[in-house]
Amino acid sequence: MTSQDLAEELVRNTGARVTRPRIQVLSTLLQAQRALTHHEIERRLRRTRGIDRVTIYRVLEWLTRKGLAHRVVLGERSWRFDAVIPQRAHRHAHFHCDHCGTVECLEGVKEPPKVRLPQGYRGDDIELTVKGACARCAPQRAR
Amino acid sequence: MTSQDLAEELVRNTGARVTRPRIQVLSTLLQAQRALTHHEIERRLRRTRGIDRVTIYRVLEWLTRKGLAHRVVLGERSWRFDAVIPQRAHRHAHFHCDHCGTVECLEGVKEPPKVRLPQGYRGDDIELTVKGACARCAPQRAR
DNA sequence: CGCTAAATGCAACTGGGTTGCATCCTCCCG
DNA sequence: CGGGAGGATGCAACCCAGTTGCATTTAGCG
Repeated sequence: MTSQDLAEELVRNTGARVTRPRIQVLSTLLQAQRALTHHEIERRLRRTRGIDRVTIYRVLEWLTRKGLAHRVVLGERSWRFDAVIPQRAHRHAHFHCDHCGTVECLEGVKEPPKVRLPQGYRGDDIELTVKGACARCAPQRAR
Repeated sequence: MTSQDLAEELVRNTGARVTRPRIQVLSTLLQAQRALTHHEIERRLRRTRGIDRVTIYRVLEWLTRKGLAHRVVLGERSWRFDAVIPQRAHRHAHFHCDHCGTVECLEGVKEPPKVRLPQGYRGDDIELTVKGACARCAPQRAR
């Protein structure tokens, strides 16, 4: 099954309209296997079909609301998004290379620590980001 | 010891120049006891003395490089900063209320989970953010 | 097929953060 | 204690990720 087909199915399952921008954007995220910035998504789509900047922003927001994408927040100026396949969803952390700026999903993360919240607080989500240097960058930069 | 005096001492200990903006900004962070946005800092300083927007940005960047402040990244458009007192430094997580947007430091966090990094990667820092609703907001909003 | 509400495209805008450069001020050295 | 040098500041202009308003298109229903 191509990521295109998978994307279409996932969009269809939400019950909302199945449109080309939604499929294309989700498909791009599925192919990437890592978190992409809006800019990266735009570049990849530009190559194939012209989809408006604003539409991409709106689709990403919609995907996030529907739980099909996850907004990843790092120390950059921009946000990143990665695809979430509902059945295979699992909590994972992200790795951010301070040197080359790439972001990757980290597998093999144990359950995050039970953080004790003050009385009356409700925790809905936990974000865990490791920052450092990736394999390509670590050797060159002693830190 | 006032936060003003403490700020001055901390700045002096870096060996770099002791200037009014550096002391004022750090002092503001020390007083706040929570992570502030640039805008919040600016407002608090405006009340007392006029320090330029850009200078605040540069001081914050400098404080972060010197390890006297910590840049906290959340899902907002802007960044937040909190003061770090070297001797008392301790790893702590942050709580972000999705409803009212305030950010607080969470105490009592165990050592974060040992995340297994791929071969050749180097982890320098871990950021842990819990998102949810704070005590003031949780009751009103069922989620 | 035709309608309607939802989604898209386009243009203009917002605002957090940055850059370039002239001026100021800390602090070192005599 | 009085320069002098260069690091820090202030100001103006800028950049760019993300947003808003509105006219146009289109998915999907009857």
